[in-house]
Amino acid sequence: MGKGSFLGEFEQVVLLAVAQLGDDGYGVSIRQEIERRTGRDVSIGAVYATLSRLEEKGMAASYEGEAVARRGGRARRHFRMEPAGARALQATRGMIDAMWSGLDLPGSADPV
Amino acid sequence: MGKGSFLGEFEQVVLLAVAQLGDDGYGVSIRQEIERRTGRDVSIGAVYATLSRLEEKGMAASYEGEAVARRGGRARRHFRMEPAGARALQATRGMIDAMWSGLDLPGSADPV
DNA sequence: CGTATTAGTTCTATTTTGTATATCATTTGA
DNA sequence: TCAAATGATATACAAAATAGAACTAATACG
Repeated sequence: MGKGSFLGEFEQVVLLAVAQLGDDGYGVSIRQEIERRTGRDVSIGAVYATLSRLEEKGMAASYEGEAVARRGGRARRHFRMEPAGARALQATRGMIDAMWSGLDLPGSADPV
Repeated sequence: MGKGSFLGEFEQVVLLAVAQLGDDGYGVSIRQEIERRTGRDVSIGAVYATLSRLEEKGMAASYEGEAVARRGGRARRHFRMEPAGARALQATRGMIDAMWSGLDLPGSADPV
């Protein structure tokens, strides 16, 4: 087995944000969700590039939303997670967990 | 805050193997540990390249071991994890956990 | 109207990570 | 002394991550 089914670090983060947002995920809200949860600030370009890659790989799908009646409220490109995405997230998590298993780092609260 | 303190997917895996192996980590054993724990087969070149990058960033350090009396038993280059590496591992894990928090994927056993 | 403003997306360019394979080095067994 | 074995480096390239500018589509407002 090569890498294949696993996700890169940022792919994981973006796809998790998509999953968390359900129907409310689109470029801007996805970026906000990541910043809110992790405190990490991400560029909007990075988010879209990653979303495209996830879509190419069949882990996410996008569909056009409708324009909202607000200044600048153009149609949004919404994203949802596909089954393959959910599988990849779990595979990635399991793989990392296997590497952590039994390790306790000095100063760490909860050894796995 | 940008990415800065977080680790890439494979960097994480390699550094965790280094941590797990303690004094017994060197190129070949690190590769084996990863394969054993994850079932994923990794090329030796990928392992060394990643170890070098981790060392450059101060997350791991290497030192020369002694040659062992066995055919081909040349001196090994051992690796150990540095404090910055431990911090990066925990930061990365915490960040991913924050993204998972509250999510339960269909067919998943244990929602976080 | 028409143009300034805003929300949202796409494009472009570059750096960093991830990866495989081939080559080099060192040691011992025959 | 050279073949075999273990270990490390070198080389080259592909994929992922990232920033920021440019572009698009919508409305507010004079």
